[in-house]
Amino acid sequence: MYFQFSTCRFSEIPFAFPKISSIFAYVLQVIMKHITIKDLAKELGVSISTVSRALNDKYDINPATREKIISKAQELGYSPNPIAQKLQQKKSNNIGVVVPEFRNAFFPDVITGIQDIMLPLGYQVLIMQSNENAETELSNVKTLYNNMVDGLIISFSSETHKTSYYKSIIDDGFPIVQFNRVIAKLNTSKVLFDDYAWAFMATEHLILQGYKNIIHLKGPRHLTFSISRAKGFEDAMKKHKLHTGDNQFYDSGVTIEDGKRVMSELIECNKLPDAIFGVTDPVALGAMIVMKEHGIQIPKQVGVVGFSESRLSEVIQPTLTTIKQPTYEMGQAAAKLLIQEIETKISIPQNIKLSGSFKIKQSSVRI
Amino acid sequence: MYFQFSTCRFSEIPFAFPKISSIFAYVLQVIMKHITIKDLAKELGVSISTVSRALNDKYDINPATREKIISKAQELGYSPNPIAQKLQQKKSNNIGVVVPEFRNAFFPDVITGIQDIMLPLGYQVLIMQSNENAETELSNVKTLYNNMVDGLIISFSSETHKTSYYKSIIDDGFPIVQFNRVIAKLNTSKVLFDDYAWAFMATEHLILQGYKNIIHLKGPRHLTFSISRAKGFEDAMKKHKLHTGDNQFYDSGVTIEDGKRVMSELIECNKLPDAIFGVTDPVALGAMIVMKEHGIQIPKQVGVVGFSESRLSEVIQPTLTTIKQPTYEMGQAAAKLLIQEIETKISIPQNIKLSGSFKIKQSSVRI
DNA sequence: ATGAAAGCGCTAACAT
DNA sequence: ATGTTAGCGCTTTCAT
Repeated sequence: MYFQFSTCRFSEIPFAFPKISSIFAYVLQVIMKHITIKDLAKELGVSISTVSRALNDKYDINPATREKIISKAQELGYSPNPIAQKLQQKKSNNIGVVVPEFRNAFFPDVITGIQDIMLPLGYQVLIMQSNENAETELSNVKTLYNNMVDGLIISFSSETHKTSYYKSIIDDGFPIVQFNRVIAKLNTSKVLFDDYAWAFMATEHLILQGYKNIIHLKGPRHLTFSISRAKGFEDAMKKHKLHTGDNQFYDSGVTIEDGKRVMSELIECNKLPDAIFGVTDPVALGAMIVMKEHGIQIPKQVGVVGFSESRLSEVIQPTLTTIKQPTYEMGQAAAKLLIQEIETKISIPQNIKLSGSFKIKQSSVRI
Repeated sequence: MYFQFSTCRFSEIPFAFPKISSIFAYVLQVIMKHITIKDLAKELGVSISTVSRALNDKYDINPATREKIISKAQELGYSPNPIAQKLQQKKSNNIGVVVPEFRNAFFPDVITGIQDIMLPLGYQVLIMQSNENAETELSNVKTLYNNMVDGLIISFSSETHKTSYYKSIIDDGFPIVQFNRVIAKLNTSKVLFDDYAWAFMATEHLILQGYKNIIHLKGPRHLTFSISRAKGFEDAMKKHKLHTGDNQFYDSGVTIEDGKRVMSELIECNKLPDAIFGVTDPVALGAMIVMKEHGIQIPKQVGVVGFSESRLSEVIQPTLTTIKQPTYEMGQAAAKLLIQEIETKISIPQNIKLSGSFKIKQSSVRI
């Protein structure tokens, strides 16, 4: 550290000029650090409780004094100290949101949905990013919890295994809503997409286009959505009596790089399938990029279907057939559930399953 | 509201079974809401100040008692209440980050850079999203400020005009670092990209490819980066004696939709240029998508260069020539500046300009 | 080396 | 209708 002065250069200025013109007086209030109810009380010659009552619009208050106090508060630029309020009331009107990442459009869209419900109701939304790291995630949740957010909306990282802390705060009555990446055994409300049904539909679409040797690029194995999508794929294949051995499943991940990696391996091993169902759009896109580099024609040689989570599908050529999830609505639903739990103070865990839509584009349609 | 019970179902359980086996005892601590130093003091028969001293590793404390207290704290799962600490100390070890959006990769990448500096130093990062809305932005900053974050890293929305609040807290000594979308007159450290130089280079690249009637799709007019990029474009054009009247500039924005809109207008008015320099990748992409729909060949008929802020450039066909900004490093730089200001308690506003790289792809290279 | 007590800004029960 | 007071959990003098 280069500098040894420890005082703020500006903080003393107001006190150096106790009485100046009214223009300066205005500047002073703005600069002055945090007016408190005590200041208001002293200024007006009333007690702090009177001020508190006025500010909180309580019953036992003379309308005249209330007006006086409120206008004074306005004049001095008073705003309540939420820290003190929280310490006292154990309610912050903040809610926390923890997501694994927001590099794809999926989580940002959900968050926007959450905000659009929360902000009008007077809640602020604090967002943290776990970077797909279980440890960071835990410390995020602890920070939020210790800072007394009134509730939490979370989508777990793909690495989360230890759930004891989450379980303890949930049992303690702390309102949590899980979405998208949920941990089944945690007893909270969950907002989900019907991954199974839509994966089934996507697979069946490929089958009906005449593709036979269809493979699935699987997501992380302990995330419910991965499991559901894989199951939907498998059941659709079975329904149409197509082969569903281990050779139809490839562990990938959720990113473009994952898709590229798996596809490169497949091509190298001469295992090119007829069609690919990617667990996410980025995975499907990664596979497409590699195939294009190898001159493999899509959808003529290989059909591709992805699964939302991205805006990339609109941009790639050929455009990617995909399932569109109602991301914004998921956020809204999660927010509503959380608000309900916060304001009724009672937890009735429920699962909400939202429906989506199927966007058939070029990548899966043989002409 | 359907439910009238107002008590939490679980919170009473511990007290219903005061003495049980040690296994249950363990469960109880976990469930019990917030052990305080008072609890520890009572439990050990010492005063709260002794406990506080032990926990904070102060000088005046008997090592033996300290050990006793610390191990008891561990045993009971004590963790300090940061709200109370903040109220007392005015230091939270949280910092706030406010960005206009995180639907593109740009801001998320910066935030990751910020986190990678902050987390190891014991700071938590609270993120808020202004949705490009000046009002939301202001209320975000107020929330963060009132919740006593130790400092703020911000990139302003494209609509921000009123700066009086920001000015007041800055003058008050509150540490702020601006990046990317900065407001020049706010006297804080700024982390910037050398937009001018790189815009100049991008434009010159197009000129050297033989394009002559080059237009610039401009960003929001009061953001410094828009201004710098437009100036870089203009100066490069002038250097090569190319026309730089109003017809070379089109107000767009920052999104794909903006690019589409402007390009559609240009085509409709029969004003197709030789080449386009988009203020951001999404804008350039939007223009490309519309041109492709109209059968206009890129780069043969029209060359295109974008400006980072997206991962889309890798996916579109033809791949998009673009400037790559050091997003992650910007985050790191901003975080370091902020830490320095927080920990020295002194503000020496400085501008840091980072350099980038030029990714020449298909969209701008005539064969 | 330890305890008692004040105080951070606020709300709410208790007085008047 | 208003004032007095206790207390939220913590740190920090000030006594002892």
